[in-house]
Amino acid sequence: MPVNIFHTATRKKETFKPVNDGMVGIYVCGITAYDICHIGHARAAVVFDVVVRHLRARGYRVTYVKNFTDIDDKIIDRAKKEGVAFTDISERFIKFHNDDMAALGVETPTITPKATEHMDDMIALIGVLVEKGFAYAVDGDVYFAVDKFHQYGRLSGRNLDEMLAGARVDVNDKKKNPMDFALWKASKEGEPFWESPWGKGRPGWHIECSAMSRRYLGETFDIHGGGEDLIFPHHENEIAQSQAATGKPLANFWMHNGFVKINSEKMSKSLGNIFPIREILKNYHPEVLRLFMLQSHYRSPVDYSTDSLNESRAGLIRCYAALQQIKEIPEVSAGNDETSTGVKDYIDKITEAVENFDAALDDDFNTARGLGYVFEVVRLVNNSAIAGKNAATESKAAVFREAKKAFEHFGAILGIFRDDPDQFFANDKKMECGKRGLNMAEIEDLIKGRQEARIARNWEKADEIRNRLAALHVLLKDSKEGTTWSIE
RNA sequence: GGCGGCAUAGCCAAGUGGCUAAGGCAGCGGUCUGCAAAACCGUUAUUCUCCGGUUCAAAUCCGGAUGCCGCCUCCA
Repeated sequence: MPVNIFHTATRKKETFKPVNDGMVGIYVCGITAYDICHIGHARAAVVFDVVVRHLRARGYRVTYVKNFTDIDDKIIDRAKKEGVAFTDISERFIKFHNDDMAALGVETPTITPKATEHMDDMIALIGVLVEKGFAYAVDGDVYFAVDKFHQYGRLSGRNLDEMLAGARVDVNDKKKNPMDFALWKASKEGEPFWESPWGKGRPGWHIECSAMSRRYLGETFDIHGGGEDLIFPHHENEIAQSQAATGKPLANFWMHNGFVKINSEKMSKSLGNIFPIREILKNYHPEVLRLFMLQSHYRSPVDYSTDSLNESRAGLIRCYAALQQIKEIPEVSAGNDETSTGVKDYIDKITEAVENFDAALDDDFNTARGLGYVFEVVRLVNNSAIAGKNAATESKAAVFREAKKAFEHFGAILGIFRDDPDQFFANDKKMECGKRGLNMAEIEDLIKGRQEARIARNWEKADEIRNRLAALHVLLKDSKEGTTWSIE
C-alpha cells in the first residue's frame, strides 16, 4: 500500500515516492529557543512524530532532521533583558524543549542541528547566491532579490504583484524590492556577531534551514514540514534560497500542520492564552494530550479547551480499561481451541481493524480515522471478555493475545499506550485528586467504612457513604476482589 | 485590499461520487449488580449551513449566498 501525502504546493494528495528507494529524508522546522514550548509546538511535534513512526513502520529508513534556531532577534532581546549571554537563553530553552518532548513521548529526531553550529554553511550559501546574482549586499546586510527568482510565491499560491498591492511590508530603503528578505544582517554594537565577507553580522532567519537541510539531507529531499504559519514567508523563502543556489527542487513534499486554537480563539500573547506544555502535563497524562491532538486530522485546526481534554481523558481511560483486561493473559499452550468459530471471528475482526488502521495512516496520516479502529478493538476485547466468560481459557487467551499485538502496533505508531494500565489508573487518580484538592487517604478511609457497612449488609449506610463520595466526584466500583475507585 | 481554508447529531470528529453517513464524549432504554459503577446490547443526523446546477446517482463535483477562521508582520 502506497502512502499518500497532501502536498501544500499542489493542494492535493499525492502518492509518496522517495528520492532514494526505501529511504526518507524529512526536515521539520523546530523552535526558536527563546521561550517555553506551548501546546502549538506540542501539536507540530506530535504530528511529525507520528508521520515518522508510520513511515518507519512501513519499512522506510527515515532520517528525521529538526533544527533549533539558537540565534535570533527574540533570543537577543531576552538575553539583554535578563543581562545574560544569548547562549544562556538558547541553551536553557532547548533543554526545556527536550524535557517537554520527552514527557510527551516524542521520539528524538535523528539529527537536531543548531543554527550557530552551521555558520560556515550559511555564509557559503549566501556567497553562492550573491555570486549568481540572486542576492545583493548593502551596508553589511545581504538581501535576497525576490524578483530574480521567478517561482517565488508558488508554494503559498501568491504572486509578488498581489502581495505588493496589499503591502503591509516594513519600510527599509536598503531593499530594492520591499518583499526582499535578509540573508545576513549586520550586527549592531554589543550584539553577537560572526565574521563574514560582508562584515560582522548574523544570519537571517530563513537561511539556516536551507543550509542545514542541504547538509544533512542533500539538495533535494523527500518531505519538508512545519506549522501552517510557516508556509509564508519562511518556507517560500527557503525554497527561493535553496533552489536559486542549486537549481534543484528543495523538497518533493511539503506538509503543514494546522493550528491549535484556544476556546475558539487564536493563541497569542496579547490574549494571554498561551498554554505551556509543562503546565498542561501537571494536570493531564501526556497521552491525553496526544490523543486529543490525534483525534483530529493534522491539517484541521484543533480547538483546545479543558472540556475537550477531559473528553480525551475519558476515551483514553476506556482504552486503558481494555488494556488492563488483557494485561494478564492466561498461560496456556496455544492451539487447542483457537479454531472454534467464535474465537476465529474475533481474531479476524481484530486483524481487519489493524489493516484498516494502517490504511488510514497511509491516507495522509489520518489518525482520526485510525483511532476509530483502535476503539473497535477496544470493543472487541470487552465483548469477547463477556462472551468468553465461560469459555475455555485457551479461547480467551487467543483473542487477548491478538488484541495485545494490535494495541502494541497502534501504540507504537501513535505514541500512546506506553504506560502500564495499573500505573496509568494510579497516576490518573493522583492527578485528579491533586487537581480537586482531594485527600486520598480520607477517601480510602470512607471506602473502608462503607466496606464494613456492606459486609454487615447495611445498605443504607453504604449508599450514604457512596453518595458523599459521589459529591466529590469519586466513583466507586465494587467487584468480587473488592472496591476500586476513580475520579469522574 | 489580496490569497486560502472550514461549515456533518447535544458537543468533538472521520468520510470527498454509489453498500445501513466511522469513532469518541454526553444522553436515553435494557442486561449485569444489594443498589451502583465499569462493560455489553440497543438507541440518538431519512440527512451533511442555505439556494441553484451537473449526474442514473452528491455530504462528496460546479456556481452563488451566508457564517466562521487562517495567512499576507514574529509565530508550530
